[in-house]
Amino acid sequence: MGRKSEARKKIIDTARELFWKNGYGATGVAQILSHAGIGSGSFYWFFKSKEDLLVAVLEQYLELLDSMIAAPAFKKSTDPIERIFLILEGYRQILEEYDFQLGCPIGNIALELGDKYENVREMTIKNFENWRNMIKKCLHDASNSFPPNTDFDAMTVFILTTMEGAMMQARAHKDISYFDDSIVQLRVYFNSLLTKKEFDS
Amino acid sequence: MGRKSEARKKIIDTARELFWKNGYGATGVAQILSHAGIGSGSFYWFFKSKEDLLVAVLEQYLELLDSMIAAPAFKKSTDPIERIFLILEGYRQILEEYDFQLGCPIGNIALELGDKYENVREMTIKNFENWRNMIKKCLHDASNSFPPNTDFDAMTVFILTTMEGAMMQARAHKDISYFDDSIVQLRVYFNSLLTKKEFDS
DNA sequence: CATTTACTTTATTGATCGTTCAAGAAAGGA
DNA sequence: TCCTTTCTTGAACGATCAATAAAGTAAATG
Repeated sequence: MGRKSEARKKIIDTARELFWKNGYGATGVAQILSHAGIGSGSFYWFFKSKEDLLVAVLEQYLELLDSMIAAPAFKKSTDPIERIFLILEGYRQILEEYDFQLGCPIGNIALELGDKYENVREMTIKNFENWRNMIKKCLHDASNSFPPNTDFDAMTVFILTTMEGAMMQARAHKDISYFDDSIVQLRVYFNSLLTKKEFDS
Repeated sequence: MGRKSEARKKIIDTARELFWKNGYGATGVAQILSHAGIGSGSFYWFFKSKEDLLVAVLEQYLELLDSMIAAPAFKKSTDPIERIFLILEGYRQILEEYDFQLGCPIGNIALELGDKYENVREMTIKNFENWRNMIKKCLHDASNSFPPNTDFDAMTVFILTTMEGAMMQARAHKDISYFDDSIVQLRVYFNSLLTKKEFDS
């Protein structure tokens, strides 16, 4: 590899791809290295363990959220509520584009590893927080469309809940309608709050 | 083991427990057998592979749903909508009782294995269908509390979506409030439909 | 009693797991 | 030029993986 450590990045990128598609446990270090064209000696120069690599992958996801998820959605609309549903549509596209082989990479790790490694769990929490902050900003921008007593934190949790549950079912059934049905019901939930505001004001 | 195959059941029970707590991939056949006190020769007499065992475990979950999930909830109330939320409370108890180490066993498998084994995917689908049928019956019993155009199938999917997403987040954070927040929002969703009915009638 | 069927026991297979190690190559600074 | 730092190479390690083979036991069947 090149003289200023493209190798480390190459390993992370390859691992991210394979962890996402096949899971952490099912992806061997040897498999990552053969895909990346790098020897095991180099790997353990950059990372002290496979677990350490997973943490690096999860750190990268923190940085990727804006460019890969938020920016594409925000470009399509300026309306804060519409932006939320455009973000969800981005995940819908992932399901369809990769024929339901890919879900939410964070959710996958969260369920697979649980609390087996504390530093991994910390990173999944940070990723969830990062995601929810993205949503919370949108809700804040639309805060005067909602009743004054609205619990925006709980709402944000509920949106992530819907996304994760919707992706899980669509993936299991290999049928996008399970995703779409869930999102439609989330719209129902939203609309009930928005119209309630109209009554009050 | 005894003369009429308690061994097979012992293996399934042990595997169910370990798969649930540690996942399918992270649970070794040898680990299952040492917990069950059974040799590998016996194992491969009853099952042709580890994958085959997983299918048997998922078959058992189909039978266990009534006695472990539905019955305890239905005993506490006869109101169909309250029963739905009592079922969700049952999962809440699992989270707390086992200190967030256990989630939804079907959801775990669905995300871990994806579509790696077709017969496993078929069984997870059957389990999801089984679960949704339990909910759908409740909704049917309360059908005249909802507006006439209500999409009960989509509603049912949405309830499972909420359960899965809520458990995932609570488990990742080791904090029950993520579960509770999601359920409260599901109540908001329900109430908006129920009150809408009142307006219409 | 003889034979078959049902199941157990344990040793062992080859593959793959994550990880280590000793040796060296390439570049920079002195 | 020589030394140091940075990174690469590839073989090897012991452990564990799912799965098999072969021999043996016990009950049922005829």
